[in-house]
Amino acid sequence: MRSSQLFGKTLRQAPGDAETISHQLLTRAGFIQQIAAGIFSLQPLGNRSITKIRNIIRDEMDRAGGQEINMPVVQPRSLWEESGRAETFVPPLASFEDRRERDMVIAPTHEETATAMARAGVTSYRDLPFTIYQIQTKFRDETRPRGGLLRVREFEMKDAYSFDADEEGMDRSFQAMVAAYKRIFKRCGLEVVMVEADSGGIGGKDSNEFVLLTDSGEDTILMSNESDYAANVEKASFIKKEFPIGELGEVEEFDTPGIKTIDELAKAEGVSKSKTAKAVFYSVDGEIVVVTIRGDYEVNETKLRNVLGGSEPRLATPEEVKAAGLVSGSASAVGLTGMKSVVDDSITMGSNYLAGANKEGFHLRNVNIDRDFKADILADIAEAKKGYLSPDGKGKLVAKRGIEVGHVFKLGNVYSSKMGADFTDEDGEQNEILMGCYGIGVGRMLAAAVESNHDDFGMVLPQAIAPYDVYLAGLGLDDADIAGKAEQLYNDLMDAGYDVLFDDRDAPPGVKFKDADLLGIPARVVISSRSRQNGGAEVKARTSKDSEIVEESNVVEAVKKLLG
RNA sequence: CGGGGUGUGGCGCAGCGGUAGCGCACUCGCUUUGGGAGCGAGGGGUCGCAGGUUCGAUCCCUGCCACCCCGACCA
Repeated sequence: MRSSQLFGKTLRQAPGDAETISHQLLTRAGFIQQIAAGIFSLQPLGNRSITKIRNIIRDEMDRAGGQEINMPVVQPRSLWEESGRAETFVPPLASFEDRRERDMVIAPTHEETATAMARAGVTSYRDLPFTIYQIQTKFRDETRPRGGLLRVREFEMKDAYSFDADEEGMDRSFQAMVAAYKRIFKRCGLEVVMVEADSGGIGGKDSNEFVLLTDSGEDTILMSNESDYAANVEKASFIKKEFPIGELGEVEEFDTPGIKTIDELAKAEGVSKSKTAKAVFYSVDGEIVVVTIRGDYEVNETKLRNVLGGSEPRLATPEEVKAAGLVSGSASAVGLTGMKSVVDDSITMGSNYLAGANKEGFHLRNVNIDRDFKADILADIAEAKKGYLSPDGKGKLVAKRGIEVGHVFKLGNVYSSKMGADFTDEDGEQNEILMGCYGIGVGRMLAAAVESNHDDFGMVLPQAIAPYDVYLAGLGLDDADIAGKAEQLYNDLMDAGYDVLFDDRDAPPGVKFKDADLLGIPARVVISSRSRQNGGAEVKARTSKDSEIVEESNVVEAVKKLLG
């Protein structure tokens, strides 16, 4: 491609509303153009990068035995009523009425459609297993798109769905996808780690996220410093401190004027926060739930949601707390009736806690679970933090930031049971198909790649996803001699199989160098009268400061050495 | 959805009760050619939209819309 013919101009300054570095650079470099909040067009350069990513994904999906299909973006709402997600997926699900007044949705993901496909196409265990995938547009009406391509409303996703007859098969299909994902990210030149994750609105038991670690990421990842344990903070567990359980003391009330917080209470009594039982009140489906956790830990609301069966907990407002007859600052589960009690298992790892007396200005000593208050649900609902012990017993947790670029789920029968996707097994019995689903955000991958690969001058793209391999800058092309040599190099490099962007514009050298850097093309070749005086052309990697002079006939060889 | 901010040529910004300006970009000419060139001459904007106040509104008032950021939520 010749720069003189390339559509899209580079910008010296990024639009004022682009704050994220990838948003700024992708816009300045002419990769993307914003149309509305969270809605973007890809210009030629951006589209080339995306195409390269897409091709790598497709290649690896096929290699892992996936079969490419295509499912509709617009679907009847009834399909979503079958799965129950018409109600639960509400905020991101965009819908409209067609001219016959039928309710339609714009697909934010395709579990329902994929299940419908399997339901129609599978009758026997002989039809299983198989994995289908597509690379296609999704629309999610996010309440808050942000960061350029990082969180958008319309986006391209590779989504795959596996169908198996039994657990072992499902695990095998899952592992095949995990392996494919690892190859995909590696081939794209991205350092992506797999972490345990919460499955959120998709459902199912196990799920893993693929996260590109970068400080600008919006997810927090906790990793062991001694093992390969890694999990999203939403999911991460840890080994809680245990204290010997002595003889249970008598509950006694004592005066605590003005004490409202666990910190104040522990300080006033001269004990560690782990000797206190903290009560937190949540509003869940209109009911107040009391959550008790040891004072040295915090509640993880995602874990809480999961133990509550998926209902969304929200911290109760002061008014709700008051209306329930609770005394904030001196509250506990002791003596409370008529409300659900959730207790973190840390409470069982100690005894004789200080807790609220449910009376203004008073607390209790020697409060113990079971004897003094009950737990309707006893589970791990504590938030892991850096410095805590890794759950595998090896090392401590460290915190990192990352961008989720892929997510894999073991769905099991979540969709097949609701939607009646069955098959007949060897014994003639009807069974539900076991599913997995696997997503990669294609555009987000590009944005994430830029977030983690840039410098003060622009993007530094891995070759696999750069729009071009080589930036060929001809300087002083009004000299027919130079122009001829530049054309020659252009052709030689293309003949060698490289994607070449030939900067043939009538522009000063500085402009060409700046653009080469901004675009992040991995190799740069310069041909000019000066380079020729020095013995040929200059070859330079985007990542290096220095260039190398090579004879014109050796340029392809030198580029090969640089890029492979 | 709560809080905050911003809307003025393609991009970045200034301006201000009297119908708009700067830098970059763009067009033409000449000169230039190793890190976003110089000089000269040009083109391009119903100042987000709608009402209101005023002799007169880009500017003041009201409403709306859009976009960005923080939070809530979310692959």
